[in-house]
Amino acid sequence: MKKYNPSSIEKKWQKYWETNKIFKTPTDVTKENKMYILPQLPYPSGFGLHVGHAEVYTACDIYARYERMRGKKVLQVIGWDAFGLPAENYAIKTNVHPRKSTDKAIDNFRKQIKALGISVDWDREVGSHNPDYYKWTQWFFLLFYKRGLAYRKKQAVNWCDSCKTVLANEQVTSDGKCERCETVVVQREMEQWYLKITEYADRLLKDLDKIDWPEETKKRQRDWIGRSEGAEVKFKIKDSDKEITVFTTRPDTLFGSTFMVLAPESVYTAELINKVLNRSEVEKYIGEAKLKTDLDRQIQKEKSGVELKGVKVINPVNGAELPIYIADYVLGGYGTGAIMAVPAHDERDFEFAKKYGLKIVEVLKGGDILKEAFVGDGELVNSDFLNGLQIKSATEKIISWLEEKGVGKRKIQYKLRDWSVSRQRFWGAPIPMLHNDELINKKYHYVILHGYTGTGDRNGPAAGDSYNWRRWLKNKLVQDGHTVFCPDLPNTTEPNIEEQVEYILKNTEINEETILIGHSLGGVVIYKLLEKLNKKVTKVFLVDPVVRPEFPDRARPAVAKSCDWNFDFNKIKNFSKEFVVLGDAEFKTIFEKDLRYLAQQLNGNLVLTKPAERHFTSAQEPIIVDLLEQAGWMPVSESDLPVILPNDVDFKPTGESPLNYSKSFNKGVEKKYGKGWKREPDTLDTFMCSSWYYFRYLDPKNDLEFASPEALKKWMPVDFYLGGPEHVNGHLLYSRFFTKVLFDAGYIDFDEPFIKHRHQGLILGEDSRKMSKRWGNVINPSDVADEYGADTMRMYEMFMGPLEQDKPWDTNGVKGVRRFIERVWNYGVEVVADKNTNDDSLSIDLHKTVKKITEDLESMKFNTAIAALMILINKMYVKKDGEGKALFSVSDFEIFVKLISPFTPHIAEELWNMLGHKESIVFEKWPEFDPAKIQDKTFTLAIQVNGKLRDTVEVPADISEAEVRQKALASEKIQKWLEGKEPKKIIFVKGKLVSLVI
RNA sequence: GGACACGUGGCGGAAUUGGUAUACGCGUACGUCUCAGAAGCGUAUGGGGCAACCCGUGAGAGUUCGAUUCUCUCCGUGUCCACCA
Repeated sequence: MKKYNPSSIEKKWQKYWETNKIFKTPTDVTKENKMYILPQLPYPSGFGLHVGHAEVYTACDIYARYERMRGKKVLQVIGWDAFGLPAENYAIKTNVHPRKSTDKAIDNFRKQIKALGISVDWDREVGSHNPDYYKWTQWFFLLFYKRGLAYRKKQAVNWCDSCKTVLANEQVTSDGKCERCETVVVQREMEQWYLKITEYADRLLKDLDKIDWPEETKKRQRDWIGRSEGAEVKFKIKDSDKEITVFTTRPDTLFGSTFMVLAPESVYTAELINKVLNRSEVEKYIGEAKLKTDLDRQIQKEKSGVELKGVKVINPVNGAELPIYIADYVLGGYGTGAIMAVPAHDERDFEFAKKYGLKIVEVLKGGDILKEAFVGDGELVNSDFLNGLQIKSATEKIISWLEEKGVGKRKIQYKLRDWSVSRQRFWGAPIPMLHNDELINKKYHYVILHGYTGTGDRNGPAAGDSYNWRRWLKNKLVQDGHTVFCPDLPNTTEPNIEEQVEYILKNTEINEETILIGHSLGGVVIYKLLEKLNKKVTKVFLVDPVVRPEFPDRARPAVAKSCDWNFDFNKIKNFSKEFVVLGDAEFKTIFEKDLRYLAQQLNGNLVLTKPAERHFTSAQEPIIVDLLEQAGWMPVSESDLPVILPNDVDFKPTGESPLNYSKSFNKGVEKKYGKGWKREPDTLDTFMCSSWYYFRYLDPKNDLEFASPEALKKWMPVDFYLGGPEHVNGHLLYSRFFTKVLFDAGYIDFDEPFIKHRHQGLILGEDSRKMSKRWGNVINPSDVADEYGADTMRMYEMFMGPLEQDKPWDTNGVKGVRRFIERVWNYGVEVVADKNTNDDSLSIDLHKTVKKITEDLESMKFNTAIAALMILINKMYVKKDGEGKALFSVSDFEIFVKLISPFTPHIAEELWNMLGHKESIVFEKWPEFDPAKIQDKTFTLAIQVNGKLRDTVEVPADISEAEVRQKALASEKIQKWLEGKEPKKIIFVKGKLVSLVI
């Protein structure tokens, strides 16, 4: 008998598939027949393919091969997430260039994947480290930049002193260590590029409802985004016209607030510090807090803090004077970095109050305050006009009250932070930005102009300095060493623009070093000012500016009369080097056509965003600072992409970006962009590379676009995506973010990239521990494939258990699968030799198996599908009576070969070929089952007495209830249980059982 | 500390609109083949009992004619999050 020899069969068919380009992506594709199957992008590690990789590729491949046979046009590609730290660390150690070691690792991976018979279109392979790929990663960065979604910010960041780089929150372990090298992460102030993912928080949250992902995964993303509803409340600082804004989810407990706590990083500290009596003590505490890592600031540690002596805030509801503390249990990055403490109803505040002997006022009655009712659902007491209300109605009432009095408002807060994408490393895509240090460090004279204040609008600038971002911005600018003129203009209720311009000219000097900022009608003041001045300024920054007198609020006739409105923008545009128009992307106050018209007339940059508050009237509008801080920065022009990663660098990490040491990196930059301009030396987080790779697979050689609109339309979104659960709050969130930005920019017509997503489980070592060199339990998939065959390797991994579950490796299990495959082989050889055999009795079982396997493949239950195949083969051997073995007819055996082909494609091709077929089995039609054939003529009826099985009897399939009843009562065993009694009740389940109740 | 998931033979696991628990594979035992072993093949295999039968899906309770499946409490394991006001 011909012996099963996997290594020769497998090599033969792999070669056949490759030379005939069997898995070339089809072109005759429609929305209905397309099937985009995506295995997660691997990092090509120097250690080669892992059994976990094999699991992902095999599962996707089985699905892909099945869908092909169902007539679907399948797109399946593999690429490489090739940038990243391990290659660079290896370079530091060995001085081998990362490109060299990475390409070598890729060659190895590719070979290993091919040896598993994975059916991908290798002509579309991409690597994120290739310039024709990272050109588009850089293009994406510029797209974000253009849309106001990329900005620089100085912030305390997670810093790994061993890797000498910044880490994203997702890359820091729960005990505050670097994910890669386990060094304790410290906080360090650095200026970084950020992507404004927070602007998409609500959509990232809401759209989870429309995708087919594991529920747990969606929940984890929801928690990560962390939406909470509450209110912002403004507390006036005593003996000052300034205030502190806090965020709270429990405004109903406002009467119980007895002190205020600021985060050590709080921006308010700077404003207060001059008045503080114990300044040195406070500064010492802040200094110490800054040194602490998140690890040190974790819970269960005792609360610590320091009072700002000599300053108080006033509780807006009852005028109570509250002390202010700085404590590191309040986080600087969440909310406003300040809280109102309600010790009676918040565990943390309670702990703090107890330690520092602070007042505790109970405002919620019901239950034991200190144990149960931190949250509780009691009714309000000690709360004046809220007394007697339940939490929910009290919350509504207090928010209305706050809004009416202009001391607070409803607010939705997210936990999600913006995404830091700068890395001080070499092996990544260079950030396509240029900077000019002279311009960055240059000090300017800022003139900040408010708008119309005539309606008494509490949220408008009417309240003078208090209510919008002007004062906040002024403080920041002054801190940075600029000079600022931020006047309350005369006659703001009946504005006369000419008069206001005169006032400005009289009170400050405007020249080439001036930056003009105008909000709303302040924009009009600027137009007039520039006309009158007839001089150039550095920059004009217009925030939701009024363009025409028919300002939407018709109740403001004063606006129309404020000036003549005959502006010659064509002339005005010459009076500034740069114009920026910032508008509300929802055009709630200033219309889209006006903003676009203005930006176009002034040849300015239009940035649309979601303001913190309608018409940019919030006390803090971070986008304004973000945009201003971009002075001295300029994007590389698109036609100059890619910014090539140079070769002449020293890899040694110094904390500075290695690209700073390249001589060639900045070659020609000044010539092209002007004196003083240099390239940004940082590289992009590799998560940016992997956030859009599934688009590139569609059109990998396109040099003009990241992918053509036709290709995008044809193939996206991804129909099935398989990847690890570790990427839930990183890669998967970022990919959704990228897709939504592309959607908003009009490149695509869908806003979720992955329709159906599943996770694979972890494959553990034979000792049930995670595979690791440390335990010596690592299984190399290529070794297994070499010893037992790729078909065995594939089928075993799928047979181990459910795809999404963690499961330990078992070499004996591998042998069992190999035994099964050998039986299939031997059986096939017999069928081929004895073509006359025709045993119809197997047909029923075969058709049942077709049904079972089709259903299991649809729901990715590969383990039970394989069990069904085993059962079928076993049946054939059981049929053996005497010497004769039951054999399928040739046509039935062909069906069987089709059924196993997605799992074990090589042996399937070989058997198919032995059966006389010249064409590959890959595009054969998937077998259909005949529902009539699988209809059993009889079934085993279970007879229960009081729910317990007492007898079974073989009965016709279409047996009636009356007959069943008769059969049941006739059974000897049952009669014994009935003891002559009549059953009280008889329950009949069709096709299954009958249950007698006595 | 919180959220979620999970808990079935010696092991990986099957079975849920509530309906014959342990499919399939591994392991084990015995048999067959062999000079012998390995491999292969065959039979058996949840526990107790000679048997009728009884007990069994982490523990306890509940709903039901009937619960691995639904509800509650508890125990254990795993994963993720971690002072988010």
